[in-house]
Amino acid sequence: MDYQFKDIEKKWQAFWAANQTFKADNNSSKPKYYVLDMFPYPSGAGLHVGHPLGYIASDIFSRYKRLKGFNVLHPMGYDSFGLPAEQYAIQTGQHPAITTEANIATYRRQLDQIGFSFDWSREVRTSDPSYYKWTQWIFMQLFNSWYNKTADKAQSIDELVKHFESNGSAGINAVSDDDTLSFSAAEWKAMSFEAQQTELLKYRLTYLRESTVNWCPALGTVLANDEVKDGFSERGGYPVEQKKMMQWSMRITAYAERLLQGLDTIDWPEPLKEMQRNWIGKSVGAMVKFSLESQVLSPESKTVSYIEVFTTRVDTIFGVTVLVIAPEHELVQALTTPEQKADIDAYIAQTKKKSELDRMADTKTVSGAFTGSYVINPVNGGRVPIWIADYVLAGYGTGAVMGVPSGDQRDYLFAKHFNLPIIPIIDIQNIETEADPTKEGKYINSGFINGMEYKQATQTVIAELEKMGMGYAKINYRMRDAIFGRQRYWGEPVPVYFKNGLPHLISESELPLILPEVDKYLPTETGEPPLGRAEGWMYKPAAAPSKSPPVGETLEGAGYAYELSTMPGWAGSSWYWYRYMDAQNNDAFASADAIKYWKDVDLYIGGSEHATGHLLYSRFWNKFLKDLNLVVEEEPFKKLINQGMIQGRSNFVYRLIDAEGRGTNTFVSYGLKGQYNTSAIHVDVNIVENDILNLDKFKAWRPEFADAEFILEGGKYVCGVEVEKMSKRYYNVVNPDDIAERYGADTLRMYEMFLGPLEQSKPWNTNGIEGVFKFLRKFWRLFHTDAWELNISNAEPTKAELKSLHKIIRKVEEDIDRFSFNTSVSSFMIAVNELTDLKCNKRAILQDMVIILSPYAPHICEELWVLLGNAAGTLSYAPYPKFNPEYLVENEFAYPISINGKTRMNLSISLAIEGKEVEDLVLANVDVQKYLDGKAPKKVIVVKGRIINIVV
RNA sequence: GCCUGGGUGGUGGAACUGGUAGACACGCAGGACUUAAAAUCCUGUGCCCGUCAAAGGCGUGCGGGUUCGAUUCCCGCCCCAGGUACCA
Repeated sequence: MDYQFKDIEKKWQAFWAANQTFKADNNSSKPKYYVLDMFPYPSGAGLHVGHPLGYIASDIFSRYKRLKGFNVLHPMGYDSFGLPAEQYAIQTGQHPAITTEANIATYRRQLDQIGFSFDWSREVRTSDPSYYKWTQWIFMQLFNSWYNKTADKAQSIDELVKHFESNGSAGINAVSDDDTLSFSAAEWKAMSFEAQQTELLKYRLTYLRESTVNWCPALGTVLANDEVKDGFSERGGYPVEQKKMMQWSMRITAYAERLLQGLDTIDWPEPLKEMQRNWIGKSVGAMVKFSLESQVLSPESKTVSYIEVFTTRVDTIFGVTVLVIAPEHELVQALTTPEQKADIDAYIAQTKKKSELDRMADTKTVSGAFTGSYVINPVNGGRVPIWIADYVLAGYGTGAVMGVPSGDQRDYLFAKHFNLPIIPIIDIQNIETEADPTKEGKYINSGFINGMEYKQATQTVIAELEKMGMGYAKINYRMRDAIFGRQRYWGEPVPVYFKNGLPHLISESELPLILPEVDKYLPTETGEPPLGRAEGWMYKPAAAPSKSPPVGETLEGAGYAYELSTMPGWAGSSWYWYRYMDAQNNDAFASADAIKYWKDVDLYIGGSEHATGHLLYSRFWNKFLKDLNLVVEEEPFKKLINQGMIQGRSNFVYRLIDAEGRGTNTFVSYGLKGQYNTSAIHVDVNIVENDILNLDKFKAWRPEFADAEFILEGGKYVCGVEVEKMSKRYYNVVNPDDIAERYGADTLRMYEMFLGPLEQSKPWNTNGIEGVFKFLRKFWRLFHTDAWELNISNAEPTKAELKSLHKIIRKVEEDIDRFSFNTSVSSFMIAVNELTDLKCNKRAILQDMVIILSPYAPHICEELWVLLGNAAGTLSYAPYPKFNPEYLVENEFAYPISINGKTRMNLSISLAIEGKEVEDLVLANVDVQKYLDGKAPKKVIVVKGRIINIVV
């Protein structure tokens, strides 16, 4: 029979499902291998051809690893909480769970038809209560933990309480809020329960913090920075204001150093690691106190006698001629003298008018204002004026910088603009036209470090500052604690209720805290999140919760209010790879045995857009779980590959514009459009083939084109082409369903790989797909006669046949090891071309070919495997053929002969001889003599088995 | 600006440690089969100069360098993509 891909693919997909062919075992003598894809958000649009790219690569890898004798875990699931379903719910009233369910069904159908070897018995959905129960459980562990810097790990909050009870706050070295109290054991015990809880919240790894957020009253929600454009919401264009809110936060900063160090231990793409390094933003420097000339009162009426700055160049401290603080700095008003008040107020007003974006974009204009106050430079007693300027950010470091115009370009511009002194501090510094941040040379104008070099100077200054009590060495991180709450409906409820204004965990036995039903998916009239609409949704402790807090009092009214915000999108995806290890477990997020067996993800494939979100948060939660001894590895993803983006390839038709400037119903072919006045219109790429428009389909595409007329070139309508984002509105979305329908899953799989290197972004273009389809047919034909009857020979293979086979065995092994799937596809084509030329139909060759090709084109291979007489379903675990180099040994090589580096001819020479012998043989050749023109060569280079170069 | 990746035929791309640049595939051209078309098969196809050809010249973003030999290594520059941003 001819290659009937439709029947074959349906048959084997059903077979795999019915026989659970790819079910992974948590107990095996085989070595484990865990291949993970970044799970998708099930959007309403379904999959487009860009999605499966990574899935196909990981599936090939998984199937290959099975052939190589590994116990492979290759699961799939859905990150099913998210905004689009909620947005749809707001518009239509449809419950997001229903939309999500329908979308998942579409995804599943589309995934199934591509023939992935997922173990579906382990499917997870982050929006399923049996899953988010454990997301909530992990949140509770974070709430019950603090970071002990001395032990350099997270520990139970109970241990902190014990320490407070016996030693007070002395000896605690924790990552915490800045405003922790100092107290003795007795003072701690004397505190009220509420006071204790308030204090403990400053240590918990998840905690409430007042944060400034982009609040959009019209949408009733908080927006991310990139959802805000010029002070308005990107969607809808509603005004956005800065609002302070109590928000749940995650103390990810506690892990900053470990997150940074861990990068050196994992096999990830360098650009991705670099992004994380920049995000963490470690800088090594010092904190320095500059005493105020006269003390001031802070807004909280505390006496303030100094301003503290963070600097990475403490060695330049003798060059300080200005101290600049952020306009939002809390001491601005206190520091402003009456004479300067008008200036300062005007500047602050001007700063406020500028949007955050403007302020960041405009790095050229220098602006600022003088407060009228001064600080004293601790190293030389110099009087330094205090200015405000918007290039200093309130949110980084202390919101104040020491200005060193000679060494820092921004300070330099600032000083020039406002006529402040610029003091050179290094002998070789050149500060004629700009700052010179050099660390080379010897210090001048620098008191006790004069004559020193950088390293010594830095150490000396810090030592001196420490002696004076005016500074110390300090490491700063750019990374902030992560906000962990959204004022949204479709997310995990936070397992917290409030009593006397303090957050308390519900008890573990009450998990999962189910997302309640609401009448509308909008904020309440009073601006509470949607969960505020849930009727009667109050916490009523059923039994007395065993853990903190001890609840003894009677309930007031209906119960305690739950936390009304939900968890952010990244909550569920920060631990999901562990759930796959033991997806049905009701007693733990995964059993200790399962975690001990699978340990970590060996290969993770996904897009680089998750570099600083998902991939950083996942590493953070993993390290936390490791500290609690719940998991075994410090890093969750050993190796990571980024797949490139598939861009869309848009096609255009050119509508003729008539003399009055109106569009007509006539369309001009691409090559002729220069001769007419036309306007380009996107045309659905699915009715265009190789840039030739299908005229009938075009007429049927939209009613207004039914009577379209065409000006053709060579009898064809040629479309224009542009590469853009793949998007519905450009009509360039290619759905894998259409490809699978027309060519089959095996062709789709191989073509997506054939397109180019996995990591590279590329436009989707079906121009070459015929070649892949033809290849599969050609492969099928090797097993059949011209009349499509099965025809396999049991004869011994020839040397040439064995050579073809072993070439491909080795090639595919090498390619898969370096994730170069596109070159494998080419090599398969070469092998099949060779075997076709050899008219090879021998079982000894074809059977191994089937195994090698099966990870790429599993359906056709399963069918052929059975036609060869093997038991159905055994192919997936067949042993990968062993490469034998003997079959590739050559005894002759057609040497390219170069004269002065230019290849002129080929000469076949035995590989048994080398060096001088080869040289003599070549020089004796008549054709070579011709090039030598009677002269003796200056030099002859012979590289055995490679090349011969003659220098004349 | 900084960080990272990349620039090879009409197109997607190959060339793994410096050793025949353009594998494989698409497209295109010509041919076979066919009443015709589709499908299939065969041949050719980097560019320039040659009547097919032979022979020659030029060719991996640009300019230099190292080398017997450079897409590959070094220096300088241009362009494209992604990330990031007044981070003290």
